[in-house]
Amino acid sequence: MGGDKTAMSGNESSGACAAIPGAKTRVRDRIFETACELFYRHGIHGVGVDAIAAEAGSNKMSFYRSFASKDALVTEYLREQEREYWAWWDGAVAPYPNDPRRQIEALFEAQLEIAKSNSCRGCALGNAAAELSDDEDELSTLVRAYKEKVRKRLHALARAMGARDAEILGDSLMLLLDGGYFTRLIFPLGSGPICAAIPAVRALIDAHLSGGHALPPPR
Amino acid sequence: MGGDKTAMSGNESSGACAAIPGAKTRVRDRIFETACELFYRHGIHGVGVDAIAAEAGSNKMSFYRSFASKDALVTEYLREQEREYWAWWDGAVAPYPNDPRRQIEALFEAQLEIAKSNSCRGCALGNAAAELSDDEDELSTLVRAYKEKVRKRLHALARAMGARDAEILGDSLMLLLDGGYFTRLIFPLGSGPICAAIPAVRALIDAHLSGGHALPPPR
DNA sequence: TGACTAAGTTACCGATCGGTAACATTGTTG
DNA sequence: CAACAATGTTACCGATCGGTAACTTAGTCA
Repeated sequence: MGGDKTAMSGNESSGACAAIPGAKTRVRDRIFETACELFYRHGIHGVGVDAIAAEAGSNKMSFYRSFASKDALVTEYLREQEREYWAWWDGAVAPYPNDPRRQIEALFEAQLEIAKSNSCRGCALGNAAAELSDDEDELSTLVRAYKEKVRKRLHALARAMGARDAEILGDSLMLLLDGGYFTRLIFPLGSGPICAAIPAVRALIDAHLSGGHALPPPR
Repeated sequence: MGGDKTAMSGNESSGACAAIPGAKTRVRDRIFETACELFYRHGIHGVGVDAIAAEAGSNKMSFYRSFASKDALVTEYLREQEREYWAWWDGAVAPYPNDPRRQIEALFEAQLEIAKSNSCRGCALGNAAAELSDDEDELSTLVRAYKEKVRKRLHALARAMGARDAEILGDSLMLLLDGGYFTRLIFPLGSGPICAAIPAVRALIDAHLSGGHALPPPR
């Protein structure tokens, strides 16, 4: 989710940009930051490089001195979003080491917290997937890898929790997580179905931990 | 929004389409059908009217004889998608009148069935919301109304089921539903997290029906 | 036959798209 | 100061965008 942008300090620049340790904000960074915001708000196809450069107080020529193409910028945007996402995930989970159940709950609590921001428009990577065409392979491959990593992490947490069927529980949690992101696109602030995520998470975990009813028979 | 184009030939009533088997398909219908497919596959912003007309075996001029603008076409596309969605919903639910629990299960079973088609790219309305900018108000208002109707229906089903907290249960189901649509964008065929939807639905309903733990809304 | 209509065809418009060339300006550093 | 790198400015390119005008073709029906 696109919230707050940390000014990605340790930046690897390509080619022409020699490393100067000065803390001054490079045009490249300003442009990139602006691009991230605009892509998140208006969608990737809905923002042109001219608009990005202008919004960053620069111009198209300076844009192309820092980025090989719009496509390269988009790729970097998605990578950055993923980087921030894992940082957010790790931060949310960190206070509860060796307590997978509490970690999952903390994750959804953190999601709800972000969802309350009025700048929230759900999952940047997921939204990108929704507007990407079939032929934009490189991008959707990137998003797919990210989503698969989310899934694996949830599986691992469910397994560490000792769930009876960790795959099912992990997948169920992923549905709740992504459902929260998806509905947040439509429902404003804290009034949407995402408010039910945490009770649902608890109920599902309970159902998978307590030795009550076995998994429902296959239809 | 200019809907003044009265050229909406008489086939508006649902049954009239299949009436005349030998009738040649009108250009308008061919174009509209093609547009729906292309919008769904490549996104609304990713398809131009020229491509639509060409794919329909026609040309741009004929397109503008039938549609006032691309925007009008998009609006009609979203309306049609919603119409089809409710028809699908009602069809899935019809075999189980007065059995809200079975209806909900049938709904998710039908969703899973559709998700297995390789042409499935999740929820057309929801995807549109993901790529719509903030300033495209008319469209997102349409999507919002649709999503709110989904939510209300799920609330009603949960209430009819006698759930302890019908709002929470309905919202939880909506998260699962939309999570299924969202993840289906990324995960192919029947291998994604959506396979966990039905077990999750059953577990959640069980938790809300059996006299377990109360769920105070975490306002 | 003639009138009407639906549709195809070609050419065009202004705006915007991603992307580039050439030149002017600034700020830092030796 | 001069050298140099980073950035701003203007103008331009070909392609595509949504949208329109004018003309032609073909089918239908009286």
